[in-house]
Amino acid sequence: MFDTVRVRFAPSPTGDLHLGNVRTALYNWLYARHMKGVFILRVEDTDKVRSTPEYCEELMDIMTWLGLKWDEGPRAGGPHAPYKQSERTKIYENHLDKLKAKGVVYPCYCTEEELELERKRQLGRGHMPKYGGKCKKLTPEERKKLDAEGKTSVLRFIVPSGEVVVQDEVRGEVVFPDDQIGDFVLTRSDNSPTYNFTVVVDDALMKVTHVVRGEDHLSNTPKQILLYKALDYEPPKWAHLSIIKGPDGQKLSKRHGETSVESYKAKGYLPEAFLNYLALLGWAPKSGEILSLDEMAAEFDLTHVGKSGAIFDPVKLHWMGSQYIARIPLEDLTRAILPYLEQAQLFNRNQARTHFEKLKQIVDVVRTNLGCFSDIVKETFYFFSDELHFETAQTEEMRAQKPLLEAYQKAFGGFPGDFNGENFLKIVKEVGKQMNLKGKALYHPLRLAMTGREDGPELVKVAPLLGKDEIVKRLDIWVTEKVDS
RNA sequence: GGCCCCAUCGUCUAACGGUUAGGACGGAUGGUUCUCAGCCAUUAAAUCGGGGUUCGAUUCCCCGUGGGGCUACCA
Repeated sequence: MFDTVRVRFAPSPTGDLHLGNVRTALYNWLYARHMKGVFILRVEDTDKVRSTPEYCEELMDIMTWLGLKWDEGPRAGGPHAPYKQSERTKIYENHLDKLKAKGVVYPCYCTEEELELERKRQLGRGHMPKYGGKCKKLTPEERKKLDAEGKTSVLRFIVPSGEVVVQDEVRGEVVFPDDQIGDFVLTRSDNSPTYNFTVVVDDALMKVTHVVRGEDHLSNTPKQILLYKALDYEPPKWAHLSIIKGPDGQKLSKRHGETSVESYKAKGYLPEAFLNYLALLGWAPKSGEILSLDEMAAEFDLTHVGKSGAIFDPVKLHWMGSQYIARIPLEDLTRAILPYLEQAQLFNRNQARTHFEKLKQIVDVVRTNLGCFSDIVKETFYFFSDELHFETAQTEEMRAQKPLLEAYQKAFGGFPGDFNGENFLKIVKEVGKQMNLKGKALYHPLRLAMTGREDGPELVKVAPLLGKDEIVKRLDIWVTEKVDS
């Protein structure tokens, strides 16, 4: 009765790990941790055409990076190994024999064209397409004859009549009416088993107690329940998670931009922040929105998972990222962003060795604007490069402000020695008095000239880091009009 | 088309029949003895429509509408 909870995440290695899958993995992981149960990773690579070993390795690397450790699975091993479906063919064959012995399967010789035609006809009549069972009626002699002719066949499962009820932990009772399910395929013409068959066998054998997966599998569930019964296994509990949608409300896909975890990893999002944000898509912790994996696990509960599909919001993810970055000690943060500056060819390791303190100060000044490490590039570009780009409107503004910029240049240029923030402020104030300007009118042109940006940290902090000479140099461009418009 | 799921601020969500419908992101406004960003404060912003059930519905039921998923020898 009080068996340990066993859940699994069962992705197909057919591409980069998708955002939606990660949330599914996370919820499984959280539930396992919360229940002090077991989290299994199983690789569903029965689609020989699309699955690759590379994706499989990548998938496990990414799971590891995320910090979602699996208790059983490839690399980890476990009592129900192997955990890759491609290595379990013998097991599926045995189970197929069991079904054959029970007489609940039959070979189907229908061609793809025939099936397509049937489907179209049913659609035209306003019915749900399902296999009509033509080959079920074949006599043993007819089958023998077709086999002899070299006709390929698939194996179909005889779906018993009667409605199927799915007891879903997040959705409640979902009833699938009678006669909706056609006899479905268990093994393809090359004898390889299909998804609906392998999941059931594996989940049953691996003693999975709760199947937590995406809502897109809900309509598969009745078929699987039927298979559990045919194989004399006890079905697990089900929990179907709503789908994560793109900004247009449709299922999140490539055309929405970044949908793979890899891309967020590459951008330099912290896995903790990323998972924290994802966790909030369909679940609301009581103790506030920012919490660690352990804290999440402590309160996670399947029955409090929302039913409606959530739209993925990169803006809030960015905010979440910034919350986590804010907690990183400056020294560590500086080391973390270095590879991104290097990649952008703004700063390299050698420079960092001699100018680490300075780099730290630059990072400190912009750190609150970072949602991910790669943001460092756009936030600090102007510290490392004077190749600033200006919009037409900005160029015009600068031209109009030439007298002001000239005054700045003279004031900064005339300042003896290097300066600090305090001196900078004094100079700006003086120029302001001299030109009779203040506020935005006084600062904005200077900001543009110094940084090429409309926004950024306080100029008082930027100035000493840029250095007096550099500021004078950047002002000079405008004073002498060496600008191409 | 059929089957299934879903429906609270723009977005993520809370409120397990009784609340001034709460929080977060984003927005707006103000403050930070002159800039934008940041930070702090304040603020606007929602129960899809129609019927029931009930003393009372965001909450339960039905219908409609809208959105989504599935409809494979993919998972």
